[in-house]
Amino acid sequence: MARRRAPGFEIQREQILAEAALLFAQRGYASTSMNEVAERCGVSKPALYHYFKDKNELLAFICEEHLARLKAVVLEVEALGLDPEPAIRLMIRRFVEEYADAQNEHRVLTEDVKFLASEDRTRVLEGERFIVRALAAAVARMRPDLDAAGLVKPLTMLLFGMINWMFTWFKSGRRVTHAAMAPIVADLFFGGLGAVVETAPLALESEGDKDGSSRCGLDR
Amino acid sequence: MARRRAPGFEIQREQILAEAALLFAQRGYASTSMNEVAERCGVSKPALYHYFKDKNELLAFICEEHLARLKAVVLEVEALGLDPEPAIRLMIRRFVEEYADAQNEHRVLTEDVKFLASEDRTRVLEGERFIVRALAAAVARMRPDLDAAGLVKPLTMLLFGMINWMFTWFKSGRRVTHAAMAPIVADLFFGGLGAVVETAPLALESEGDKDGSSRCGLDR
DNA sequence: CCTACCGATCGGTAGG
DNA sequence: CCTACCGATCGGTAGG
Repeated sequence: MARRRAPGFEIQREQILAEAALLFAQRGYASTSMNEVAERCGVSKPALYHYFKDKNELLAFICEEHLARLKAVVLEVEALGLDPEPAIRLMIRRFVEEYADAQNEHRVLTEDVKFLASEDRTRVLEGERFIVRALAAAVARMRPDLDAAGLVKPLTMLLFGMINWMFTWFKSGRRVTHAAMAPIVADLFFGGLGAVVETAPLALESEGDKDGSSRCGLDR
Repeated sequence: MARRRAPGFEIQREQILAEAALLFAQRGYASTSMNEVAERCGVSKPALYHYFKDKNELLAFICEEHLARLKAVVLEVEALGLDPEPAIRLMIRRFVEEYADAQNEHRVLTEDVKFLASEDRTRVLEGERFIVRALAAAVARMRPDLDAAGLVKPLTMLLFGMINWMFTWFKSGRRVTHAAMAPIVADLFFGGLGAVVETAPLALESEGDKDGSSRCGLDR
C-alpha cells in the first residue's frame, strides 16, 4: 500500500518551482545547475530529485502551471459573455496582472520553451495556441472586415507582442504600474485597428491566401 | 613588421558568425558547444579559436554587428531630416527589413544578452538604449502632449514589442511578407496614439513622476 | 621568427 | 536523506 505523502509535499514543490523559475529567468535554463536549484531551496540535491524526477520536469511544471493560469483567465472572461471589445480589454488587463505576478515564469515560458522535451514542448505550444485563438476569435467577431482581409491573426500577434514584451523592459515595481499599462495597450490597439484597415489590403494584394495562414504561424 | 592576414580571414570570420548565430538561435548560447560551432563551419576547433579568442567573443560579435546595423539605420533616417511620422514609419520599415535579414542574430540579441561578459553586455545595452532614445525622441517631437504625460517611453517600448515579437511567430518566408507587416505596425501605432491620450492621464494620475522614469526602464 | 592549422588531450564540472 | 561517485561532455590549449 502506498504511503501517504507528507502534508508539506505540495507546498515544498511550489516553493521549489518558484525558486527554479527565478534562477532559470536570470541565468537561463541550460546554464542553471540542479546543484544551484537545490542550494537556493535549502535542500540537498537528492532531496530535489525526490520532488521532481529530472531537470526537464522542473521546466515543464513551471511552463504548464503558468499557462494553466492564462487559460483559466480566457475561460473566465469568455464565461462572462461580454461583447468583443470589453472582453478583449478585460483579457488584456487580466493577462498583464498575471504576468506581473509571475514575471519569472513568464520569462521562462517565452525564452526556455526550446529546452523542453518534445512531448512537453508540443503540449505547451498547443496551450499557447489556445490562448491566441481565443483572442483572435474575439477580434474577428469585433471586426469581420479585418478577418476577411486575413489580418486578424497578424494583428492579434502584434497585441501579444506589446504585452509579452512589456516585461523585458518594465522595471519590477508597484502593482499600480502594471495596472496602468493595460488600458494604454488596449487603447493603442483599438485606436489603431481603425487606421489599419485602409492601407493593409493594398500592401497584401499580391498574396493569394485569405486567411493569412501562409504568412504567419502562431507557434514558433 | 606584422604579416598580412590571409585574404579570406574576414570572410571566414563572417561565415563563422552566421553559423554560430544560427546555432545559438536554435539551441541557445549556453547549450551550444564550440565543438558544434566548429563542426557546422567545417573547421577544427583549434582553427575556430584562431578566428575568435573564446565563446564569449563569438556572442559579442554577433550582438554588436547586428546592433551596429540597427544604429546605422537610425543615423541614415535621421540624416534625411524627415518629419517625425514619416521618419518613424521609415525606421519601422527599415528595422523590419533588417530583422528579416538577420533573424538569428536578432533572436540571439534578444535572448542571449544575459550570457555576455559584463563589459560587453553593458556596451550592447547602451547600444539598445541609443536606438530606443532615437525612436522615443521622434515620438515626443510628434506628440509633445504625450511626452508631457510621461507616456512616450512606455508607448515607444510597446512599438518595439510589436516589431521585436514579430519574429518569434512569423514563419520564415518570402520577403514581401515582412515588408507587408511594416505599414500595418505603423498604422496600428499611429492610429492608436490618438486613442491613448484621452484615458491614460487618468490611469496614471496617482503617479508623481512626469517623465515616467520610475515606471519603466529601457534596459533590462 | 611567424601564420595557420592538426590530432589529442588538458583540468573541471555538468546532470543524474 | 547524505556522501560519494559515474559516464559524458564542457571550454580551451598543449606539442608538433
